[in-house]
Amino acid sequence: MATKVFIVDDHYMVVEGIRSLLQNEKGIEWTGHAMNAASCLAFLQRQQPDIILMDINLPDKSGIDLCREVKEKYPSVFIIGLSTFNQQSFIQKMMDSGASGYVLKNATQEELMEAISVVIKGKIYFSDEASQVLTKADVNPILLTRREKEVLELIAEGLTNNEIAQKLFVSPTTIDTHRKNLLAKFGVRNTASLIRDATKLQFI
Amino acid sequence: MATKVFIVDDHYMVVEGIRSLLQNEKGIEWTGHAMNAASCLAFLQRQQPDIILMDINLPDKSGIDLCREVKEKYPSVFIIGLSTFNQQSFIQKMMDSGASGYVLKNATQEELMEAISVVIKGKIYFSDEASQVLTKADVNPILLTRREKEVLELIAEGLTNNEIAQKLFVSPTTIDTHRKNLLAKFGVRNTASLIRDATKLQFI
DNA sequence: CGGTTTATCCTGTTTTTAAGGGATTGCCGC
DNA sequence: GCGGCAATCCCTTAAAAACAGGATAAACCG
Repeated sequence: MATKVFIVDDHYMVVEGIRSLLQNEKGIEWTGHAMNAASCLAFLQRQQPDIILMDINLPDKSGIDLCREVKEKYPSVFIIGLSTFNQQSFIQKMMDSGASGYVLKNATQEELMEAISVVIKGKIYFSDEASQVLTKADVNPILLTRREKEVLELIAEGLTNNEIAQKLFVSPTTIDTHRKNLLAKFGVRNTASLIRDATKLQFI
Repeated sequence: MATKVFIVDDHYMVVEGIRSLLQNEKGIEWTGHAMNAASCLAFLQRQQPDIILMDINLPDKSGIDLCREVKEKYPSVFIIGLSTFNQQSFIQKMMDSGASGYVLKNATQEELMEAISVVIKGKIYFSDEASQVLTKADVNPILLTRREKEVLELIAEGLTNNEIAQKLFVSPTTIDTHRKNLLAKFGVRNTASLIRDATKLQFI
């Protein structure tokens, strides 16, 4: 029985590229594509593919959220993340949300086919580059607590410690401590480079 | 005579997508593709296509730089920018570097064909979305002076006013004024949101 | 030429952060 | 039950940045 594959990606050229890569494969049945999260969910109500290739950047919702939602409603559908970015936190979040694999958009036909065949067996697949990124990331991961992330975002919004404290119903000194810890975790000296690094590492 | 088209993009799936979109078009001759700037330049030494579809994000060099270089050496080759981002400054820089058009990767086959046929005549083509972005950007452009950009980058590096002043051989109060002007131009209250907005708008 | 922009510099005051030092509570896993 | 971590809170001092309201010389441009 052929493996039913569905694509969610807002870039027409990528959809065409994948279709062209898969069209001559015998074990693959192309069931269609969606350009956004909403039409993906609508499609799933009618029929479920075996595998969804899912972009991380969608116009209406992040692929990470869509991934979680799909896995909740249809646990038997396997999801392979698809992205141009080989960014540690993205890959990690995608896997945390229930994805079974991750492939970069510069993958070859062979890699894509291998990913599909591995994932359909219930195993996990990483593209070489993605796993390189992950292992590199493990050497020096910046792990923030929920509260720290919250504070970090409010700092980026331009709020002062006092304003953040009011918003979160805590003392300004608490925010000061969180700030202190954020600077330490990122290994920077001040807010400017904190925000810059946090942005580059996709925390904001 | 068929229009010779060449692609520069490091994402295999996108290359495949474009190839598949163009392969049945009679007026188009696919002359090949490159995954990076270096092999693009190597190809051009042997033969010149009529049109290059060029990604903005390449592994070894930015598409903007490659665009400039190609136009210097081979002025008769038309270049169409290709990107997932519809980011004002990217589009602007690409056009400033000699590109004749700009197409987003979610373009349809029709759009792509229209872009090629318009550009080959020596005219300029913008995809609908790209031109929307440009006109929107014109309403509220943030124009920084050379000095302001310089200071902005040093702020993002985490330097204090005094350190920046030393580095640029000016008074700390001068840096303070530049900072004041940067905050005003971005319409923000402090460094944190300055860096955040500057990053989002690709100034850093 | 004359206006505009750019870059430079100044004197203040007030607010906000950074950097040190601690302390307490509650929760989780071993 | 104990160690570790997360989250909370406090103090002090010095540095840095924001805010206000200026001025001047040079370069750029129509």
